[in-house]
Amino acid sequence: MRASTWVFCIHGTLPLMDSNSEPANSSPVTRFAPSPSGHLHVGGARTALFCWAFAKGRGGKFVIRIEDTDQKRSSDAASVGFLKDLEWLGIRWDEGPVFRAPDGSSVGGGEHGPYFQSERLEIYNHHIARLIASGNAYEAWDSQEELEALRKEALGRKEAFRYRFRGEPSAEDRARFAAEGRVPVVRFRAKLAPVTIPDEVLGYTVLPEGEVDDFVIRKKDGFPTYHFAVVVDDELMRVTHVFRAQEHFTNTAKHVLLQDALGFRRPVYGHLSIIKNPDDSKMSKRDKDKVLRKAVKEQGITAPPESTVSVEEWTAWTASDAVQLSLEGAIRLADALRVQLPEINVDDFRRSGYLPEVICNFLALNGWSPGHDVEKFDNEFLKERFGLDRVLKTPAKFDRVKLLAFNTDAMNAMSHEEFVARCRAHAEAFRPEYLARLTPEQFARLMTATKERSKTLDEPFKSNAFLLETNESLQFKDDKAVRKALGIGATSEAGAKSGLDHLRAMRSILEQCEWTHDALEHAANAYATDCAGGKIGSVAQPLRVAVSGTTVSPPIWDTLLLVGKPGSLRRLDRCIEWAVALR
RNA sequence: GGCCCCAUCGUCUAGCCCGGUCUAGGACACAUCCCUCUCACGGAUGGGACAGGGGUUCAAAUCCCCUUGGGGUCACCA
Repeated sequence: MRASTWVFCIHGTLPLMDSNSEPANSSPVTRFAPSPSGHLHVGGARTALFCWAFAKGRGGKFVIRIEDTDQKRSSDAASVGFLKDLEWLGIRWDEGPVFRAPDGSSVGGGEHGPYFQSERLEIYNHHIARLIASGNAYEAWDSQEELEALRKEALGRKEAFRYRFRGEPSAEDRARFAAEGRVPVVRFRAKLAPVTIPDEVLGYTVLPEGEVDDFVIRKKDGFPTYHFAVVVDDELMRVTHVFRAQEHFTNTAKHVLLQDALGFRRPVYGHLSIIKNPDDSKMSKRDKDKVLRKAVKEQGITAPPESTVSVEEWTAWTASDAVQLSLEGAIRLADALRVQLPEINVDDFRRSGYLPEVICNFLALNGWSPGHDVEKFDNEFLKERFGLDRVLKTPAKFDRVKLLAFNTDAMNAMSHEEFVARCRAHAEAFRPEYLARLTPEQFARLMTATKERSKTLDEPFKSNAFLLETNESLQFKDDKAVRKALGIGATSEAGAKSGLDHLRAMRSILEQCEWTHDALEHAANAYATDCAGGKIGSVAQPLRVAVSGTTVSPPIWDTLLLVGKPGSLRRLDRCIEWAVALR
């Protein structure tokens, strides 16, 4: 009878609804079940990695399911953008949304779909009907206001609010609800008994009787709540092991109760600790906004800087802390404000030039370790060794400095060919301007000049922005180090040549010099021996300032080759001019 | 606040389950030195932790209890 009030109806019996028709399978099935998102958070990445490693190391399957039962959250095309991040990390799924990988192969699919919960409503309704029929669930008509009042009352008694069955509505009530256009939710009638939360990481713990209330399993809009959908889908998708964030630990009691009422099997649970920021706060997407808000405040900025974000976006953003800037806008604003956005999502780290294998390695080390002081390993190793018995219960702080060190080691271990290939791929994706500006010879030179000092794939580009400047647009940085190199403002010892003097002298030497690494080095060394007391540094540094604008660049001979002879001479002239005007 | 979970160098962690082999090991970071045309890389050396208090025991980082601190949860979010 109440079925008539349902928003969604059952159309026959789906084969998927038979859950116990298959013999127990010994190989495990794990799943990663995020809500829709365009970006994969590092915490989520670690959960996915562990799920993947556990299943794949035991001949099982790894499933991805999209938990999009909240209609308020957008579910546009970008909703599964995070899939590309998973694929990039080397985490591939056996079942789930279909995804075309860059290499042309296809990931996903499977016979237990659909893998979007929003497409599974009739399945959920079928099982909700079973629960109602067996007396394990009921419709509840309370309005938000009524619930709020109840909650306040409980708060007044200093108690946590627990919803309990409030009796069948009378005929008059029912008529009034209908007149008001009220739509009921469905609540689960929680068994009044202690509930054991099974957890292979934290250990089994008993929740006292009454802790679990009659929670909602179907919302007013006809969508199931997370608790209900997750239990049904884990059963139907044959999930044997559930590894998820620790915030779900207490929720597990609800899931266990639901499984019992539904006659479902119980997967093995393992709750993973959260990953925190160095300052102990929870790592979140908001962290980027926080950095920007702080910078805006500190710099006293009251209007959006040119070509960063629109006035509308700016106004909305400054008006409320709850509003977050678009990723693109945030990046442009950070550039304008000269602040570094913290990397939070997997694609942030990708953009910064981190290696996917290093991210996986490092992520795995946050909350798990293979023991025996081993800490460098790949996903194959993880797959072989990963087990719940060595998962840590304590939350880890995400240490970007150590991540960088790991990345540096991996970069150093690369062959030159691999380094070039991966840097090129990185540039194609994130630094196209370098590819456009540099000739193949220059690019090759940049690679040899930067390989041993690069900590990330982005470093050859990020650290050498002077290559993008024209000979006329290059700005010389006026700071202490530059002044020291050129001898500006310093009282030099009697007879000693300043950096500027060396620059003038080198100008004519370089003009005569063959533009090769060896010839340049010989010419400069000869000059340094004669005129700089053999100190090549006092010649190289002024040259570096002249061609790169700062005191930091790749080895000076490589830098000169990179800039080229005409360019170098022109930059020298401009630098001399600039320095003379400064003193 | 109720309920639940957790606790080793600054950080990630090994050791803890099965007490002695731990004057607690590794890695990152830090400090000093070496290398050096800048920045890096690299090499050497060094400081640095069992949250506190009670037990149990011949013996406790390891087992038990309390305190303190941290986290999670208490939604028609997931």
